[in-house]
Parts: sequence; C-alpha cells; structure tokens
Amino acid sequence: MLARPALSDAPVQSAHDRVYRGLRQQVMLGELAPGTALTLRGIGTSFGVSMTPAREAVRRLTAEGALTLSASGRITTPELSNERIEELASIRALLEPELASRALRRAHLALIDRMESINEANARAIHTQDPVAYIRTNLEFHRSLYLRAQSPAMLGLLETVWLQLGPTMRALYTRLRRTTAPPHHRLILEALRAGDDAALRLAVRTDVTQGLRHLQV
Amino acid sequence: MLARPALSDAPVQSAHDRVYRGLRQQVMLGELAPGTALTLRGIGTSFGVSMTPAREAVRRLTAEGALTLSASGRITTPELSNERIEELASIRALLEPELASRALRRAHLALIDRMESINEANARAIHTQDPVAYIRTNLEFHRSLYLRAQSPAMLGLLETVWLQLGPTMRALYTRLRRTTAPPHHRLILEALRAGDDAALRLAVRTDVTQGLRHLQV
DNA sequence: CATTCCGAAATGTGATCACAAACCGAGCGC
DNA sequence: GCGCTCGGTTTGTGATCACATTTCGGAATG
Repeated sequence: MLARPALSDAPVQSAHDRVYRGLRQQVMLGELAPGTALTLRGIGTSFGVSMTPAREAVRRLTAEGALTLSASGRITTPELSNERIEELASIRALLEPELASRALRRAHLALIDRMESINEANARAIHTQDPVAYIRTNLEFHRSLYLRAQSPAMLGLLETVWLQLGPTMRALYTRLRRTTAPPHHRLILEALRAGDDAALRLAVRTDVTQGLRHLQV
Repeated sequence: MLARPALSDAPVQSAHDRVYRGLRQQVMLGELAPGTALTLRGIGTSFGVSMTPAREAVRRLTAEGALTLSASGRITTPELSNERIEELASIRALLEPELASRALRRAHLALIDRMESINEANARAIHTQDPVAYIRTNLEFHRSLYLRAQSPAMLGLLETVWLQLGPTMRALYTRLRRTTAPPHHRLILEALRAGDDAALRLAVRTDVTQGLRHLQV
C-alpha cells in the first residue's frame, strides 16, 4: 500500500505496531472524546490493514487502560467517573514528584532550556486554543524531565495513567477554557535551577493536581 | 480456593480470556522461571484453543510486562536486570504503603482475622518449602488488605508490578531458602489493630523492600 | 576439535472466512 | 402517541491458511 521511509528511530514497524502507535497517540493526546465507539473493521481500514493487527492493537491498548471493552466486546474510549479521575490524579501526584526528584540530579542546563522552549510552545497552544497541541506540549514538558530519572518502569506506569486520562483531558480542557499558561511550570523550572528537591516535588505535585482536582465531569 | 477479584471480572470466559488468566497466574505465582520460552502454538494446544486466542492473551500479557517479546517476536518470561528489580521494588515501596494507608480506615476485624489466617498459610508454605504456595499466600495477604483501599486503578498498577516480578520472585525464593515467616507481616497486623497509620506505612514498606532489596540475581 | 555453513523445522504475522451474538431501526399492536 | 417485537445489519470471536523469517542441529571444512 503506502511505502514509507522510516524517518523515525523505529526501524521496522509491524502492522499491528503501526496501528498501536497511531491509536495510542490519538487517545493520549485527547483526539477522541470519552465514549467514542471504535470497530475493528473501521480501525483496520483506516490504517490499511486487516482485522487481525487491529485486534492485537486494541487488545494491547485495552490492557493499558487506553480503551474499554464492553461486556459484549464493543470498543470505546473510557468514560471516567469522578472517583476514577480523582484516583488517577492521586496516582500522578504519587509518581510524578518521585520521578522529578530522581531526575533532579541529572537535570543539566540544556534540559531546562529545552523544557522552557516546550513551555513556550505550550503557552502558544493555549493562545491559539488548540487542545491537542496543549495536551501534547504539556505531556512533553513532563516527560522530557522524567526521562532523566532513568526509571523506565515507573515512567511506563505513568504513561498508562496518562493514557487513561487522555480522552477526559480533552473534555476538561474545553470545559476549562484556559487563557493563561499553567503557573506551576515556572515553579518547576525555578526549582530545577535552584536544585531544590522539596520545592520541585511540591511544584510538580500541585501542577499535577491543580488541573484535575476541581474540574470534573 | 479463594475468589480472586481482579480489576475485570467477566462472568463469561471467552477463549482468549481463559488463556490470559491461566498464563497470568502461572507468571505471577512464579511457576515459570525467568527466560522461559513460550510459543503461540504451544500455548494454544496446552489450553485447547487455536493460535488466535493465544496471540491475544500474549499481547495482553506483554502489555502488562508479564511476558517479553524479542525483536523477532519470540515469547519469553522476563529476565530482570538488577536495576530493574530495584526499580520495581521502589515502585512497590511507593504504592503499597499508600494502598495500605487508604485501607486502614476500612480494615475491620474480620479482615484482620482473614489476613492472619492467610499469614498462617504463608508460614505453612515456608515450612513445606513450597515456593508457589509461598508467593501466592504472600500476595493474597497484601491484596486482601489493598482491596479495602477502594482504589482499583492503583491496585491494577500494582498487580502489573507483581506480574513483572513473578518469575524473578521464584528465582529469589529458591536462592533465599527461607525457614521463617516474614517478620513484618506481624508488624502490619499490629499496626492495623492499633489503627496506627505511620506504623502501618513503615511496616508495609519494609516488608516490601526487605525481600527484594539485597538479594538480587 | 572447533568453526562455519546450509537446509529442514519451527515460529510469528497477517489475511480471510464462518458464525453467533448484539445492535438498531422500522413497523406493528395497543 | 407509546412501547414492543422482529428482521436485517453490524460486530467481535475463533479457526485456518499461506508465507517470510528465524532458529538450530548436523554435516562439511579447516
């Protein structure tokens, strides 16, 4: 079908992996509203593959909480209850300060500069009212820091939490209608520059909980 | 046999779900040594199904970290590096005290009694040198407490950590050759009876880290 | 005796098909 | 007008097949 030169770092992408990555990104970035229905045949044709790879990708994403299967096997993006949102937020509040703290020692100036530029892109996304770009830059801001923690398992767990929150994040964003950048990003950057572990943990924690705590579906 | 209320309890067991549950239990309880090779056809025939449900179960378990796929797609149980074991242990040390603390308010006397009887079964498993029974009762001890936390997402994350540690736990057990029950289980029970949150968190944390911290592959 | 090479066996991948269950809307009865 | 039923259509599930790739043991070679 479509031959594509691999410009990314992944050398060979099996069909189910392409589907997995594509769907995962759509879910994590909030391109799909909560409760959106998907079908194996629809996914397959939209990615140019048969049902088999689509099924494997869905099974994988369901295991990660990115998708929900009804009792009869129908596929939807998750619709989270308020309790579930609270719980996922508290998991973020548990994991992210720990990851930030672990990254603190290894956070060189180049990283902080890069986070600063990501944060500017984040502010632009807010200004242009682009929810997907806002979510993407926000996650990139956090992930670029946590990558330095050298804790792949913990980061992996956190990403599944982000995945579960993806569709809801989009819904929350449109409800919130931000006009100004999240203030805690600046605090995070300042704590990083100062090398202040306690301040960093606190800034990350409040940044994580602030967005999710009191605006719920 | 004890009922095992996991995060998803479907009354109808489709073929791939039976395979998933079966393999998951084998991995989590340490019935498979690290690096054990599996094949789709082998799994299929051993569960009396074709390759298709076996593939879905493997994909699901791989997403949870219970199995590892080589670059060419071969299926093995994970062989963890020392750093990975350390990291998973620290994740347990992060999640389990939180779950215990959340369960503390709801831990009635009936629960504590049940945990005590599970702990006795755990001691018997040590006495009879039964690694699988030891791992199972140990996990049951913790899970029966954490279920009271009413935090399904957090418990789900923790179970994927247990899954990843399953094969290694077995290897560690045979290396350790315990002859006496883990002392911290008593401390956990005492803290529960006293309603002492700080003591409970500490007891759980040390129980979790003690077994994994200093005996590595 | 160790190393390399080759081919048969094994293995994962993706496509296709048959089938039962679920879903949904039109039509009917009340 | 409203609820229920019934039919066609959609959808997930599992089996089977063809095929490319990997794996691995043994033979050939030095």
